Amino acid sequence: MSIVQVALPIPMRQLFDYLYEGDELSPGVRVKVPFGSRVLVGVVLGTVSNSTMQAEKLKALLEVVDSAPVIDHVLLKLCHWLSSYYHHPIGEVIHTALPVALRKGLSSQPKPIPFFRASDNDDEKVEKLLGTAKKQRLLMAFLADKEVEGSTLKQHFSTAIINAVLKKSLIESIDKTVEPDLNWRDNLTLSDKPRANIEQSLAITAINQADTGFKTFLLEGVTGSGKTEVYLQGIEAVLEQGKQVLILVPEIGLTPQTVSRFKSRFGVEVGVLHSNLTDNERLTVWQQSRSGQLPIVIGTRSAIFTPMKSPGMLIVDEEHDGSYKQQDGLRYNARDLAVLRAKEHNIPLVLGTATPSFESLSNALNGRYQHLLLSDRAGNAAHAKQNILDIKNQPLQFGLAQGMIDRIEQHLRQGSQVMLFINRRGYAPALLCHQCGYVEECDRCNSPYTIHKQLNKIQCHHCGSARSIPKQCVQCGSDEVVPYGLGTEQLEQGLANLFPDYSSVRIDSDSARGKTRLSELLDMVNKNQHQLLIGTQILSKGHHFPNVTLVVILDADGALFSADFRASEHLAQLITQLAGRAGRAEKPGEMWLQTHSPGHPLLQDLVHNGYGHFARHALLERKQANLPPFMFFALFRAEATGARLPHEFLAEVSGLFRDLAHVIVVGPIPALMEKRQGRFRMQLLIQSDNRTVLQRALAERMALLEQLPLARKVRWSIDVDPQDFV
DNA sequence: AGCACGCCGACT
DNA sequence: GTCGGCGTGCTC
Repeated sequence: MSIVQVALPIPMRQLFDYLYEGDELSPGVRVKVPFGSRVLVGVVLGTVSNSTMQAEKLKALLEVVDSAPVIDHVLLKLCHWLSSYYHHPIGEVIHTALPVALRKGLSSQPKPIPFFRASDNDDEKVEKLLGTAKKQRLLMAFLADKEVEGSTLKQHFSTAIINAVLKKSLIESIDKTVEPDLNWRDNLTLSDKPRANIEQSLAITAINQADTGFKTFLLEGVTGSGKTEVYLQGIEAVLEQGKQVLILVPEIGLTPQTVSRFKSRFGVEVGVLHSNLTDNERLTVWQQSRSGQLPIVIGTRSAIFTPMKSPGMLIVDEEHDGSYKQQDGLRYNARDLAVLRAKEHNIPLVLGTATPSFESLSNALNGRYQHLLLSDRAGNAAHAKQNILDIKNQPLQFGLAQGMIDRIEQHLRQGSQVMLFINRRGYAPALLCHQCGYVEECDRCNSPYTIHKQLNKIQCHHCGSARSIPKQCVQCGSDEVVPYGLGTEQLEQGLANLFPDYSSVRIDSDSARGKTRLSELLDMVNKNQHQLLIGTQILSKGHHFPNVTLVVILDADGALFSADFRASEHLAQLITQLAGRAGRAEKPGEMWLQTHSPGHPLLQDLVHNGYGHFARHALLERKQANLPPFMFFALFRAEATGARLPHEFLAEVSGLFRDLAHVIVVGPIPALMEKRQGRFRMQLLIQSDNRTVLQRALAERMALLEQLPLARKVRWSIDVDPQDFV
């Protein structure tokens, strides 16, 4: 009789002990246990000879689910790290690290696949039963000397034929567990590859030399400089050794083109993990990666938890992208976790981007990461030239200055496409009464409604609530309620007026809703069915538009004066990413930023010296201002239906952190969005110039904090290394 | 997190 | 008379 310690998907910072008779269970094995009045699936983390609990209170395990761990020791170690670094209960960490199908307790073994084979019949009987059925004869011949997978057979014969022969008992169906095919290494095609330029070669060589152990590379390559080619040639040697590669990509950066590029280069299967998969599809990729039959797995954030039989390299593409940070529950950053994972496996990690996050850039500059630079656009394509347009005091039509309208016209006349960026979807960001100035607001979020003319609705972008567009002002009754400000929908209409001879298309999360809609829209653009391309953030991610020669950012001002210190970093990344979408060798692009602050140092630096220079300079400013990555943050958030309790709770929390050397406490202060979805939101910032000091302070106080009576009355969370302060 | 237990308002 | 509101406490 032994006692196993089990991690359960419960927000409690502890393990639960259960009695168990049998061979010792390895950590990482799932078990079913009684918990209160229900049955939960948990994961064994250890075995002990006596429990801190009174023996009579212990219950016995109900069932051992796995014969072998579903979480290997490296992933378990990472889970422990996540739990302690992000101060999140271990049971919930393990829960997030598992595919949904396994959380439910389903088998981790691949399902048997149905096969067909000829039954054991004497020839005479077969002859008789087949009669004149020609197709059935063909099928029998097909199965004459082999067993065939059901799906293969169905490619050759209709279900009707198969069923007919089955009914005559001439063939039979058997379920077979297929041994994973681990021979992809023999079938690798390494032939055709483009010749790398000098910078690419240097990068590839550096990466290949590291294949003996852990090392992190920051591959800083301007858009179009051929980062993907560096990945491809960088992983070649890894695959040749029969080792696997895991590639992380941002949420909307995972295109079929990316996947097929890896597939076709090496002629092997590529496992793909993204949010549109069913639980079973995810489980299949998980199994195939674990068994080693997938040489390459590409996936979004949670793919970092994919087990690998023989890991050889990790790649995080577009490492600066915010979607690597999970914004609820376990608030981990998959890019940072990738560093840890590569270290544990002792394999190299490549972080690639055109616009490095300040964190990674800082690590590259201080030598922790090896910095690889790609500054040439492959094929000699010129960079889009960036320009600033002062729109102070200028009349605007649909947000465009006259000079810009003329310029757009010029580009269109030359047969080029023009891309217009505005970071607001909908028709207009507010509905304003012209008589009394009243702005219609969502009362759950205290934030103006966005007008969606197409839907004939006003909608709150923070909680999704919507209603029909009011005809009258609710405050003064005037019927002069007018849209205020500009959104993508209105811009689309405006452009139709300004340029009636050209067709425009809008690409935002409204118009690109649906599984394949985005790629359809992008296809139409690249087939030149539309000349004017209007869109939001979506446009900045990973798609290239060779025929676009002019990129216009309608309003660069919003982020210049934001309360969030990271807004300028994100704006610079956005501008640079957008500039990289346009042009090609024979058709160089230009980019124009409309602004009321043409002299703003950020814009000046970015436009004249490029992202690399801007980022290095801004990094110095961060250092002087004691901001990340030179200062370490942990943010407590609390919300409730009233403002009082969150404030009181965080005030008590702040008391726990007072008067600590090297720890600064800011708050409680209202969140940037004080009210959201009907809840009042407060936050408390704990910071330190020393990560270890901050971590220790948090670790020592979490248990106390949880005991506070108010902790049960408000919804609260802790966010280590917060990405934003919304 | 769920779920049970428990003590006070408007309904078959 | 009961159904059900959500406060509080517990889960090995």
